[in-house]
Amino acid sequence: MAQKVKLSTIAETLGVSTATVSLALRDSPLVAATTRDRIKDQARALGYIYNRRAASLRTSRSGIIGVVVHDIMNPFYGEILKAIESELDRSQHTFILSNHYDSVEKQRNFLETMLQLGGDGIIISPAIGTPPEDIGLAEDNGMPLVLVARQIEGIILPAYRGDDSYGISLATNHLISLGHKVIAMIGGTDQTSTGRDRYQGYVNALQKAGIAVDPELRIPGPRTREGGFEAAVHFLSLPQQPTAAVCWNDLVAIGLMNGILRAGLVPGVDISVTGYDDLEEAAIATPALTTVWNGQSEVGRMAARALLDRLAGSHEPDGLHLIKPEMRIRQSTGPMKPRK
Amino acid sequence: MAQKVKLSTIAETLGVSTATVSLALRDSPLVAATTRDRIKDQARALGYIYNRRAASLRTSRSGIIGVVVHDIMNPFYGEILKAIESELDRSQHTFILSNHYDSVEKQRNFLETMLQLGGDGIIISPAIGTPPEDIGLAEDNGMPLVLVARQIEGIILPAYRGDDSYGISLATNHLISLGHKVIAMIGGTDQTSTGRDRYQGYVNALQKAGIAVDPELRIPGPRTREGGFEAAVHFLSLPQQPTAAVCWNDLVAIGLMNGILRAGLVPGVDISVTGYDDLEEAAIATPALTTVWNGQSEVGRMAARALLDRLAGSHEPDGLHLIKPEMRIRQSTGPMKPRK
DNA sequence: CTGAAAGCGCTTACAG
DNA sequence: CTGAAAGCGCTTACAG
Repeated sequence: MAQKVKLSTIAETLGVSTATVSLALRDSPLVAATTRDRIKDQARALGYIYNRRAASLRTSRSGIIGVVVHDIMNPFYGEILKAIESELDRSQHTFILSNHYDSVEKQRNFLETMLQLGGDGIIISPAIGTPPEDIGLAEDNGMPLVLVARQIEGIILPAYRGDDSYGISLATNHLISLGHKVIAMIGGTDQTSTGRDRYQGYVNALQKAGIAVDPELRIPGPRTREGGFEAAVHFLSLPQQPTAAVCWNDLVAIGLMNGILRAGLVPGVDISVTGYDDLEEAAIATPALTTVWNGQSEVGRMAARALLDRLAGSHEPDGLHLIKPEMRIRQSTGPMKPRK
Repeated sequence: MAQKVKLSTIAETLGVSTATVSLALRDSPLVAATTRDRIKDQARALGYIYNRRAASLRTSRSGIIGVVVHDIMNPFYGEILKAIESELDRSQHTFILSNHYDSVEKQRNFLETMLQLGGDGIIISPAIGTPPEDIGLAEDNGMPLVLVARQIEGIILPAYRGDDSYGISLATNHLISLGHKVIAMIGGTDQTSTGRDRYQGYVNALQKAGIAVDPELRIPGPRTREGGFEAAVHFLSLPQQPTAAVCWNDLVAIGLMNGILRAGLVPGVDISVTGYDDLEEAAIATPALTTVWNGQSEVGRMAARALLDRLAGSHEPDGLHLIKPEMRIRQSTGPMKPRK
């Protein structure tokens, strides 16, 4: 590889100053058009590579935006990330992605790396148990933050997510309207704000319909296909014999349906199942999954937009922005049929 | 936010030089233990944040490794990425992830960004149609590259992937051994080396068994659940009435099985289906998917390892490293049963 | 074991 | 419209 080409190389070969080259490459109107073109041609001819580290050291803007979520392999986050990516792409930002797998330490490492790299901002779906100090560290160093999908108690920041309590009550009400009375809630945890909100939405809907809430019908567990699949045995052996299940999300619902099928029962006929999120695969599951649209693409798009606006100087009011979920009725739910 | 704390702040408040602070923070044996401890305590007390841009400008090492694949939402790449992540994590590297969605332009943008940021290396699963010049640009600027999952014609670089031809022939032979004679191949493209290898493996297996190859039985298409789902109609209406399908990957197989179920047929009984990759969800599909383990975690781990070794100075020979695929027989395949 | 000084490659007032 | 000079915050020979 030849000698490294830098601004000064272009400046010297052309007999102009580095200041002029710098301005010309960024299309400054301060540089005459003919000078600018000569400079740009030369930059191309020499194979010049702009050194963003040097520029960023000088300007203290890096063009880097960090995004950290629980697990990018979960399509729920995947759909959010896709929306963030397309929004950041068009504004020339580089984004650095990371999973925290709900490890507060891994998340802290990420936040520190972003500070060290001089990131312009962070979009975060915080790990369970995130201490407010970790967020404080980022804020004290002037790092703008936007929350997606989850919140942190006692922290005021712009936050974008679905209205979980309302969304789950939609699913629960749908099952109640089909005549179901023994309705289990499968998967997830009550350790997050999301978890508490979802459980509350389920409880509210039951109570409003005059159905007693039985804590044994709450089966927490991993928020994955495997989690739903493995919950099936427990679910099918509950003494109260539920005829329907409200699942934490589509993955759990798809896993549960597979488990139900393996046991020789037919989801949507023998047992009604609802999902949550309306992932792309919900519509092509068998049976097609009745679920609740949770606005992933909206969440991602709006969060990215909010961060970019803030970087551009506008100061939106902080606070929670709730996306209104919507019911998507398909074939995995049907009229109540008593279990034999 | 208070005045920015830098190396010189620590140096001044302690009455030592920045050189000493710099060395102390990096645990250099050149600094006396007591001095080192005083400096580290002070750094902590002041809330010092190491500026990696400045350090990297000076050392021309950034600790950043770029990873670009077709689509991180595809669990095949997800499993590779997970392995890369855990390998890079332990060596204190930051990784920047990107999708190219098979857009050569988006991929070129990513490569350029990595050059501008002074990335230490790149792991890439190249976009279809990647021109050798794009790779050359990175190489000319001294950027180490490692390929995963795909190759580029005429480019010699370390590459890690499964042996596609062999793997698909395993699946095809399995179906042949069950008595199937009309076997379709569903999904994917023949525009990649992977695609050509897989088709070749299928053709080889058929020919070795004395079965004529019928091009109509090749139904290319998207490598997604949706792709498989939508191919079901075409597949079921083929005039030759195939009794089995070799699918491009597990996603296509799962989609195809759903489509077959919707048509009232039972995968594994009426029609045998094989996947490819052995994703986590293959085992819990209904029926559980017979597939070929494609070593994603091995590919990711080895590629990351190779890059890190190279950064550490060792010079492994370039070239292709093939992972040997293995058959995983489950319930989605069974003895041939003529279609009525 | 510690310090003074140069330099990584940009951008930004400032002067002309 | 263009140039000379300082400085962003580190690290690295070099000297002592």
